[in-house]
Amino acid sequence: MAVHGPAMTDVARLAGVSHQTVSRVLNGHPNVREQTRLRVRAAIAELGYRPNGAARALVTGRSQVIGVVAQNTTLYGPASLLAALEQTAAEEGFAVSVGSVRNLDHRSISAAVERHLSHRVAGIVVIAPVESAGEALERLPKDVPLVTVDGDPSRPVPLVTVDQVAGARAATQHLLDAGHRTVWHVSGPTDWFDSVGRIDGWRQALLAAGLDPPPPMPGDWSAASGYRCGQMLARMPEVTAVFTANDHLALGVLRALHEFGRRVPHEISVVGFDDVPEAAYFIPPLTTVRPDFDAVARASLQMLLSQIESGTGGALRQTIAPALVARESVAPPRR
Amino acid sequence: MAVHGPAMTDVARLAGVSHQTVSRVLNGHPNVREQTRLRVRAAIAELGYRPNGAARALVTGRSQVIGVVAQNTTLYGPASLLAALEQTAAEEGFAVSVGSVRNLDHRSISAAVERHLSHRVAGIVVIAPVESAGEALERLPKDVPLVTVDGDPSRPVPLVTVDQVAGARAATQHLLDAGHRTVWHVSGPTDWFDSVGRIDGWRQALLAAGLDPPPPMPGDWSAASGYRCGQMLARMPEVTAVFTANDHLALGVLRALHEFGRRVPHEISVVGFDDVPEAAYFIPPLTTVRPDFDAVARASLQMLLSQIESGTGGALRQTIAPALVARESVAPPRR
DNA sequence: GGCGTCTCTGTTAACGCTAACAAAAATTGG
DNA sequence: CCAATTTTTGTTAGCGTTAACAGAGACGCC
Repeated sequence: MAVHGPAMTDVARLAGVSHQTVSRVLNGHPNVREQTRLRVRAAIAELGYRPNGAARALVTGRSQVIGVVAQNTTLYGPASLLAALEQTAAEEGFAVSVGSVRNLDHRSISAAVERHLSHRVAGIVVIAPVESAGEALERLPKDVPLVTVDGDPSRPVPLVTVDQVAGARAATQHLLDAGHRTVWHVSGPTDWFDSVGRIDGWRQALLAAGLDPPPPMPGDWSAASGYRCGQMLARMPEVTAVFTANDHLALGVLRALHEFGRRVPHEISVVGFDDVPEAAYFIPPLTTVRPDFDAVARASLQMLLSQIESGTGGALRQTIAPALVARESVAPPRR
Repeated sequence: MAVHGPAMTDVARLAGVSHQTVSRVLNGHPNVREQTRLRVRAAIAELGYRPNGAARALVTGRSQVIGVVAQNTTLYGPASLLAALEQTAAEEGFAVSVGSVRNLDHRSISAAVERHLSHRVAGIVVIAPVESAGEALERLPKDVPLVTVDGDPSRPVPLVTVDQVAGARAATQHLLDAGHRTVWHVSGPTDWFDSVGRIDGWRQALLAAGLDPPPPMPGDWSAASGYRCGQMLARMPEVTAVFTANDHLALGVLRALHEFGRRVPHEISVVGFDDVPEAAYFIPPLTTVRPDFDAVARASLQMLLSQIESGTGGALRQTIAPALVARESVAPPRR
């Protein structure tokens, strides 16, 4: 099938120039007479010519495609990030190829990266929030532009990350400022750096206030696990403030508290993380921390492009500060 | 940068064969001696050779990439669909390139498709839930394999779609079966086919029961718009049952009803659509309709692949039936 | 034992583009 | 107005792969 479209030579013939001149026009080469340029443009338009990316990639050794490796692109965070990356990349003239993986283990990541490499992507963004992903990245060819997002801060790889620690600290501090004597935490899976960072920030805030952090309750990002933790929290009369590692956990907690008749925020205050669009419509509206996914996407793409252009594989690092969004799920404790 | 990796000829030299034999091994051509095959395999492994997709795409005229055009990949539906497509495609050895667009107007869609075509994708999946997208698709080159998802049922383009009508009918019928005298509807944006289908199904169920459908209240998929509609519904004492076009609208409605002290499901029953993972943790747990995104992805990919292989551009059509998920947000009306 | 047939392997020519160089045309300066 | 320069255009040679064909053995059969 596929009656192949016109090629550069067809355009050249129609415009009465050599194919190389067409190439020059296409690539914005300076030394082309204005009149020629227009003639070529007209021919391109008339034929509906579309440059062949494969041929270009073959000869330049590099396509205008950026590969993204991510795990669960259904989760709000990854999905937002992916969408933002795609937008930003498109503005720079790059397409985005997704290689999502079921598990973030060494083998899966490597396989996904391999797939991208075999397509000769210009660079790769790995959304690598867990430990095992880091290992995979260490064995990667060093000559491929690479940026990790929300990955391991301790590895010598270019990294863009939401400042989880600062966000969690702000959330916890917000609760302390409201007058709470301590803050409990429902965490994400502990093999995610995001979780670790948020636990850290929460702990830091408590320690700075001279408080002894209670044991964090481990969740798995899902509302279901939040619900389970919430059932336990509801039974503990001393609990007046909870910080959850994301908004969906918070939703589960809210639901459990509601079921147990513990009113939010009158008896217990809750703060989430992510600011999913629905958070403002939880019962009650959820105070949360909003990471700026657009900023993360912009930063990582910029970092990647500078690697692509310069050819140097610097180990930069950039941190995006999140913002606290205060809503009605926080109030002073009853005395 | 990028010390280019080994090429086929390097493998050939090491294995002591011609590059063509390497190509044959790679493509699983039958007439290769077992011994030779092994030698080539060994050489490939030793050099860490990776076939160059660009070169292959150039000569075959077709890459192992499928382009997906979608609008808002942050929404739960599109995100799930995209993830499922990616998974399925990966199993078939295809990569997925995303071309998300800000608006689903004619120009944006065409531009996204153009981008994909210039990369010589093997086929294109367009998640085209609005009218204007259909127009764009009509002007597309006919020789490129194309499948639309949740698009216009009236256009002669291969289409896979969730059976919105059946889902909405089931939701509405479920409420009628519970004893409600009528069912109100908070719809999605009326230029989405999904919305239109859901309105249709709702209306059909009411008409079949000999009821006069009340005017649907237009939302925009967001919890915010659901909240606004919910505020109105809360003030109408005759309302006992509401079907919303998605779960986020339902969340907004639930919140508004809660604020007005109208208890769900005791005073008002609510049914949503989508079964987002959090729906089971709304207050109360939301009865909803679950579309099978995996099935949609599988069907569309299969349809696309058969077009790619056969070369024929048939105008098939496939409908995926959604399932009602009963939870606690529905109860008989108080009398 | 020679000849057709099959199986395996090699050779050559594209695919459509860019890079490097070569040639032609236009421009400048004396 | 001619040589020296600069600008513009053309020519050629790959990039790494597959496809088409050609050649070399191995094998069977009369």
